[in-house]
Amino acid sequence: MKFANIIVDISLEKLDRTFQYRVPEELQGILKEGMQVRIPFGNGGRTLTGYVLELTDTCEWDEKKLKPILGLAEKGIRLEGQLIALAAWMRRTYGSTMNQALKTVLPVKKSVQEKISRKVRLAVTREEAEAALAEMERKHQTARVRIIKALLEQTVQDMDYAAAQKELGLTAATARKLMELGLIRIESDTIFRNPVRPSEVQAHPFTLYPAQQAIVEDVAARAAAGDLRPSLIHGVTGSGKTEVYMELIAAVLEQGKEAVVLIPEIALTFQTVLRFYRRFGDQVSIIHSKLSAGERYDQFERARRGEVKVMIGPRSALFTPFPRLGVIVIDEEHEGSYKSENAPRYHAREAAIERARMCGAFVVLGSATPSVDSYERTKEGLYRLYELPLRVENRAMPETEVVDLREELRMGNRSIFSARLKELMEDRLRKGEQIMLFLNRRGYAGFVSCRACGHVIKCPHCDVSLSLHHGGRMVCHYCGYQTVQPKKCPSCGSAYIGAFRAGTQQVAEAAAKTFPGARILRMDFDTTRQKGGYERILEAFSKKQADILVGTQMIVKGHDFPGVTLVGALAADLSLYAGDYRAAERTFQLLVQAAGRAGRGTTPGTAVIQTYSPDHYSIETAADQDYKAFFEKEMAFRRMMNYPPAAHLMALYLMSEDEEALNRGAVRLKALAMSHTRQEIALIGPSDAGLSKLKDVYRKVLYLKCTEMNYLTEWKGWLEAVLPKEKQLSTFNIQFDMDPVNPF
DNA sequence: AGCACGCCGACT
DNA sequence: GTCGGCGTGCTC
Repeated sequence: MKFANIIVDISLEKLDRTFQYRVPEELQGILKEGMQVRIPFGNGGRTLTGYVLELTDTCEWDEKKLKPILGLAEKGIRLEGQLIALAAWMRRTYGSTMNQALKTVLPVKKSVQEKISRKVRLAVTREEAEAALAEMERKHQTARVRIIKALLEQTVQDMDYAAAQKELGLTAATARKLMELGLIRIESDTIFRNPVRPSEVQAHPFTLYPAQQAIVEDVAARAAAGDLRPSLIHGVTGSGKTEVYMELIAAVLEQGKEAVVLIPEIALTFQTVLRFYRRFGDQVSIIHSKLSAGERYDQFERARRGEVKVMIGPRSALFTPFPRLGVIVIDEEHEGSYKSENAPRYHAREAAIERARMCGAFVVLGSATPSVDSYERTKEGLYRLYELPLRVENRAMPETEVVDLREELRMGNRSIFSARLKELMEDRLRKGEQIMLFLNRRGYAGFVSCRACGHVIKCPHCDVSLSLHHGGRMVCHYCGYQTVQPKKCPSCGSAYIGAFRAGTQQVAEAAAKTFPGARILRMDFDTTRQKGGYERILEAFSKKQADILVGTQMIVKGHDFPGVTLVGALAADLSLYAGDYRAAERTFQLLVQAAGRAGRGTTPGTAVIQTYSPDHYSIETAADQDYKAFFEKEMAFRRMMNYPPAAHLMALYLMSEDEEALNRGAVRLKALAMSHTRQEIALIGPSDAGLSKLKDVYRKVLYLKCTEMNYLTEWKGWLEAVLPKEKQLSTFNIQFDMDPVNPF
């Protein structure tokens, strides 16, 4: 192999193409695809790192002009060829540069564990700078004057380098000259994050129930017969899915292959990880987002060398460089955290299926409340469905009661707790049993609803709830439709209409007031901020150091508290009207998972769902714990509105700090989109994003809807090609999101 | 990103 | 004419 196609590792993604280099004698036979190398680049003779994407004998360029590879990069980071192919697939499917895709798949992920920000500041006193400024003004050095003036005008000491580039047109040449003159300094900060330590190991006896055994045997038989379709295990909470995963993994390990287990977030399923440790001992390793670059690299290196056979972690564990990957398990496959929030915005489920396809592995998905997308695929025959409808040891499913909050209001009860919930709480406190209060707050903006009749103001075009923005405007996040907030309920005329807002703090305070003497713990984003915050609160609650645990969705996911016999979902509507098409699905999932927390021990449990919309199908079906009924209703809605999985929805996110420019850009992008669209594609928007401004960056979104994924991918490719030529659009950040899961 | 090249206004 | 800044385009 005489030549190598190399992608240059430059932080700016403008260089999204490969360059060809000569492979020198000393690297013949040593150089492999995926290796990181040192290469000369540009006229200045500077040396950069790059990744070998391909080795070839054909020269696509003037052979005399080819430069040689200088050598291997010091760490000699090596990416499996298969992972390069996966990166290429991700780039194509989800839209990003090859560099971004490679960095997602790479063992060391710069963007996560290391954050560098560059600052510009004056290196001289104000007086000296002013003197220099006068001199420069005399010489008409416009660019330098612009920068120095800006630095003198601002009150803070330093200025963000990226901001200076954007707003002041600071170029590298000007910065260099000013540095040479000693007028400014460029400083960079590096922030590292700390690791957490693993846990102890114990032996553990193991037997499967017949229902579990049947699944294991069938999946194994199908895999042996070459049927590698993904399997979806729909098993109620407490039905023993984890044992099934472990048995399947054990079989794969026996064949000398390896396994990847994806879980939503390490801290949330610590108990699960412990079970894997007990079963497989030190063949198991964990990676998570808090590992440092070195630790993460070491974990992947151990996996490559075969010291580790089972890798557990969040979605990035998917890129573990196992040489003979046999199975990928995705637990809680419906979880939104499997969708990446950065380009490429890949879905770990789809990426896992693609990786498995490449290496002949099989994929096992599991959930008590499968995503509508996955369940629909079992109906289409693309995935194989397995069911575990009963809890192990035939433990009872929790009893569920729905409380109509409109009724409570009519009875004069305006507190957070309904009469029924209060009564049950008193009962549990008397018996010394534990209670979980769950507030499913989600999304960014509040929706507007009537407290008297439960009516929710919806978009007349999109069938999602309108979100309340500042100044009493109600906005649809899909089409941009706007209207003012009514004073009276349009349905019943009541004046009790407004945005629904409540926090865990208010709930904890109300609980303390209503039940004096009860020991209350609160768990939400604020109280878990500090390191180990999660573990501390969960441990305290499991040791029965508290009677009531108040929290957001994080308390309902994956924890087993045998002492809990009552779960209260305080306002189911909070997630129901989040303003995106997946709101009903998320609500159903949250309510079922919450109810599943009750009665995990031997005493049966009760779940109380408080809502203003007791007739909404997601609440009715959650109360009945009837997944199939929910699925049918939800799928009918998706089909009617052409939302995924009935069709594909591609979002284009536009971001800019300049609101005016963004508005103009959005109009231009729409025009551009229309110029190449086809009949099958529906264009929606542009409209404000759900979070229309984040950290001073304005956000807009344009949607493309189409039943054919191929058409959207093709359209995306076209836009990616023409975008660099668009002057008006080149200044802001544009990202693609195929089949978005989480509100933007 | 960083470097060369070439255009264009200002100064001797 | 020359000097030097600033925008543009290219990098195997």
